Amino acid sequence: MQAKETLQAHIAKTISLTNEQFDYFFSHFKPQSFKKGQVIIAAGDKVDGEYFVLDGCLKSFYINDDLKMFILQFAMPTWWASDYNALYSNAKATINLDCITDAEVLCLSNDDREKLCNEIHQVEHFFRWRTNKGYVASQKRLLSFMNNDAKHRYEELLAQYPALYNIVPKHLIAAYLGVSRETLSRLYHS
Amino acid sequence: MQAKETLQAHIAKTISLTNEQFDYFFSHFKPQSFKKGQVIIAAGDKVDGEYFVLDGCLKSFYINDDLKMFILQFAMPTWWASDYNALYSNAKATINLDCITDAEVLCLSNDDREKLCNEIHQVEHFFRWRTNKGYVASQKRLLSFMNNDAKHRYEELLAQYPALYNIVPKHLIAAYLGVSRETLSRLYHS
DNA sequence: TTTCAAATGTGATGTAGGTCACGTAAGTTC
DNA sequence: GAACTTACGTGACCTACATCACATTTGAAA
Repeated sequence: MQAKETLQAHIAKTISLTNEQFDYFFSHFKPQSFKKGQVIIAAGDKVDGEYFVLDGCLKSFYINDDLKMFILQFAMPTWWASDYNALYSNAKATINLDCITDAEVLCLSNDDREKLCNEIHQVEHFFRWRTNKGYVASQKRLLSFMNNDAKHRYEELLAQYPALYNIVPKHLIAAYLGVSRETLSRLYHS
Repeated sequence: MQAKETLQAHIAKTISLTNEQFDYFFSHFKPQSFKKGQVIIAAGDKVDGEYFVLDGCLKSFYINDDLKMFILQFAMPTWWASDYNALYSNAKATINLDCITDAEVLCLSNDDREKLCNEIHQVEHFFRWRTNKGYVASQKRLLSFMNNDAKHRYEELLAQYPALYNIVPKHLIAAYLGVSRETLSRLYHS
């Protein structure tokens, strides 16, 4: 599927725009191609926009003072990713975003999103619902963190995103689950 | 401050409504009073709306199969609380909401919020930003969970909400931090 | 095809925090 | 004020997981 159709199908799940409106909406997105390992946002950068994934897999992650990596999100096709804290508050990035595989994305700048939200009520509705869902998912993950042990969280993750198992190296899965790669290795060899 | 002015001041931080618009907006909120310990939403309930806190302190929490409590949020004045997963997807509550102290709240039903968002573009903007901020805060808490030990998280919490220390019993603080009450007790006696 | 780096497996050992058990203190209710 | 309940403190012990060290496998690059 082409970029435009992919985004249109995604949007159409939440709102209905006329073709004219959608063309206008779409005209604000910049297609970008990245190679495996390429960095899209690095901590310290000014964050210019957010990214809608068409193809491939991104990860957003935090690196602490001990250089330990914590993965916030794996972004698969039709997912959105950015450093939203930095983006919304116009601050420097504290979160990194890079490519686990080669990737095709559409980039939407913060200014353009706000402009579009302002011009087209339905678009604001779309972005409200996108964040609503993200918020609920984030709370669920937090609860799972407090409630469940690593093995449980591992099985939960694979049940929800079986595709990850083949695409993503195990040490990144560990960094998402918040356990060491050694512990993760022991978990599924028993 | 009266209920109306409190909500108006809160809203005005994000959007500007005419007095007429705000009166209309406000007319959809139902004032409710609760006593300390009273339950607002219990797991299994149908969730009818969300709650804007005027006075007092609520907690939203999950109880697992072992009857262990995990606190998602302490809701102080001008905070919003509900079981948003249930509310947005019209499902039965899995999260509980009750009163740590006597409380005054304004209740807004899901239907009315959606109606208001639809009728007044600015209102949709307000709720988009409210969730945006909630999402970012939730991600930060998740990161803190993965990154920091209990002592660090305890100090972080008190630095951010010093008021909690006096209002909220320690075992609830522990349930927010995701540690046992015994461990929390040992943390601040050393 | 060789070479090097990244990813993974696995043993030994350390530790933060859980659980259990029991105590005291402080509010609540009658 | 007595009787209860709820909050809090603290010792003894246990467990999930981290860390370190090193071996092995896989994959990319040259």
